[in-house]
Amino acid sequence: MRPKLTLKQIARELDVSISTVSKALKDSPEIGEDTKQKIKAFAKLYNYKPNNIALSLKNRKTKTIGIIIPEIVHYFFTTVISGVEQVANEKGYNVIVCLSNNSFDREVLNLDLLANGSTDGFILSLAKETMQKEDYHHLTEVINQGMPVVLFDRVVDEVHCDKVIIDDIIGAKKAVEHLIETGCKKIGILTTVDYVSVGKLRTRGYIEALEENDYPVDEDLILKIEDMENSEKEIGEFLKTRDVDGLFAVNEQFAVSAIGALRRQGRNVPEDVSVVGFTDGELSKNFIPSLTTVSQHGTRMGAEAAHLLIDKLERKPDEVESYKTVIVETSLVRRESTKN
Amino acid sequence: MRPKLTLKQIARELDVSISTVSKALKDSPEIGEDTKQKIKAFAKLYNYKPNNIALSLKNRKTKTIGIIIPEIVHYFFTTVISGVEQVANEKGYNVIVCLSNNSFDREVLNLDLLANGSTDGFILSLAKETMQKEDYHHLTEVINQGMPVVLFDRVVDEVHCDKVIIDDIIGAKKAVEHLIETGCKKIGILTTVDYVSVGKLRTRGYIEALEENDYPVDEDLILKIEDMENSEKEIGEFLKTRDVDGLFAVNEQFAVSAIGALRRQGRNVPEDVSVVGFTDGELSKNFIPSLTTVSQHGTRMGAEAAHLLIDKLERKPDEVESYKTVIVETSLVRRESTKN
DNA sequence: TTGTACGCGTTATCAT
DNA sequence: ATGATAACGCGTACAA
Repeated sequence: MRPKLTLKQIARELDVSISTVSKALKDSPEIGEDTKQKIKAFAKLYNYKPNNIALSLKNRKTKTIGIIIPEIVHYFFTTVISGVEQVANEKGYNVIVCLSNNSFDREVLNLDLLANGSTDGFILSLAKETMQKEDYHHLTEVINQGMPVVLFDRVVDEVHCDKVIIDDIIGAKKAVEHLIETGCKKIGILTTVDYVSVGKLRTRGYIEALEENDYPVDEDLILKIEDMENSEKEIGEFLKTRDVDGLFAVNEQFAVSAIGALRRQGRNVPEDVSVVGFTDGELSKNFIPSLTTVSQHGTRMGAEAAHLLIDKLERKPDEVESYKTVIVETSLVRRESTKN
Repeated sequence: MRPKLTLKQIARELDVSISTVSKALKDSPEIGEDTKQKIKAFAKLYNYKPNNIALSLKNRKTKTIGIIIPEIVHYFFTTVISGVEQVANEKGYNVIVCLSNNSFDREVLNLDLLANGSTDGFILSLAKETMQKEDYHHLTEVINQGMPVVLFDRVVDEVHCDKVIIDDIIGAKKAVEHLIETGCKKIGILTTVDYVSVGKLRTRGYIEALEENDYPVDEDLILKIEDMENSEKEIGEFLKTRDVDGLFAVNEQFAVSAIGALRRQGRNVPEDVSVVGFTDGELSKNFIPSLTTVSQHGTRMGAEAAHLLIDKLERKPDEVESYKTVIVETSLVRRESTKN
């Protein structure tokens, strides 16, 4: 076992000073050609690589980006990570991923941890619990210390920073309009409780689309699901007594649960009921029937977030402070779960 | 904007020396009670947190674990990450995730990068390209420098380190035996080309199960898929001319593709053909029919890997070197895609 | 009880 | 052309 090589060791080995080695490796003109060659050869031979930690300490930047997300076993978030990673790598940044598990405490913990020197900035989607508590002091604090933060997907007005969101309302409208265009008359929605901002917005889009098309808004066709664990059962119960011919689900999970329930009740998709989901994941693509969905373009969101963050990081601190909100467009992907 | 607080600033502010502050904050008995209180109060007020980078440099350890995986948009890998993260956090470790995108170069790049001070050790699953090239010098080098590495899932004998794998052969046998028990007579397999070790092993399990039950092994019922992009088409073609009543797919994707193809050909699952998959993901659970699969317990694998790594990290370097291979048991999850 | 000095690995500035 | 020194932020052995 041969431990990592440092400048000091090279210097001792070659009987020169540390700074000579440093300069030689950086091809400084100050150093004589012959010693330069000698040092370079030695370094290459023993595969010298500068220590990132020492560089970070010296430069006061780490060239790494911290991502904190509520959960990782979730298609959408993985696509976002993937997008961030791509851009980050291009620009020479590293990515640290931490999970909040939707817990406020873990979000604070991870943020604090990474904020103490480990990262130059954050890309973050709020934990569910954080949004319930409406406590964002950990974020404002980090921002106050001069670390750039980019919020995505689950964002909140109270935190002043760059944001990347999708046009939830417009996306939802696209979905519902598609149902209307393909002939649905009674359109229901499977959504989440209102404190989940995306649920709320998508519900708003649903209502707006109905209103704009002179469809009545029937509260009885709106199911707000609190408990993800029991969503399947709840959806089954709901559908049993609802005579809908169109259904908009605010996520993939709800959509497939609905299709399963409908089928068990002898109703066919899309013949009897058309279903549109939100989030375009593996499930949507491979389900039978494959799901018509509003695609969120997570990769693009991640890429946007990374760009925003890196822009901030590489801008001089004295430049004017301003926060952008980038809206990534959704698009409707038509598949088999709706007619036509 | 108030920049991060350092010991130096506290010292200056309170007109004491840096080390006094340091000691006071660590509750050292050397420091007088009153100054200690004063310093602590100040630190708490302005929310002092020590800089991790400086600590890493000093202690020559980072308390972070690097995970390098081939892709993140993949249910299995996310469960592994989740498992690693849980254990790591319990033990006070951080997790950095990097992606190789199945590229050898990116794997080497990320490994080198993280190896230079950013992490104390690695948990890694080999990129497909790396296994094709059979070039593992980057790993052996890192190991030689004294950094512990734990390989999981896609492992290889050539690299000497701890490993976490599943009993692919036994898992595959469980799947095939289940098909046999439920009355299947002609059992096919949808697998990958042999250089993907898991594909190879699962194929072996399939063959062993058949042989042990005195079923003939018919090469014509074995489909080795190279190109994941076109797997759907390939599987359709294959099934068109194969009169099987049981099918073992080495992953979720192949399983659902097969079911889709069968259905299009007018064959029902499980009435005409029973299908068993491998890897228990969202798709398996939610598909209709839901998939009988061999569950890989990714979370447990991640947890095991993290334990192995942290054990190595916290052991004294002079202790005997030995490498363990932990085999995480698979289990068959019976659902609707097989009979009974 | 408090402060000084040193080292972690690196680079930049200033001497020689 | 080469080397010594300081600094990044922290902890600690040792000196005062």
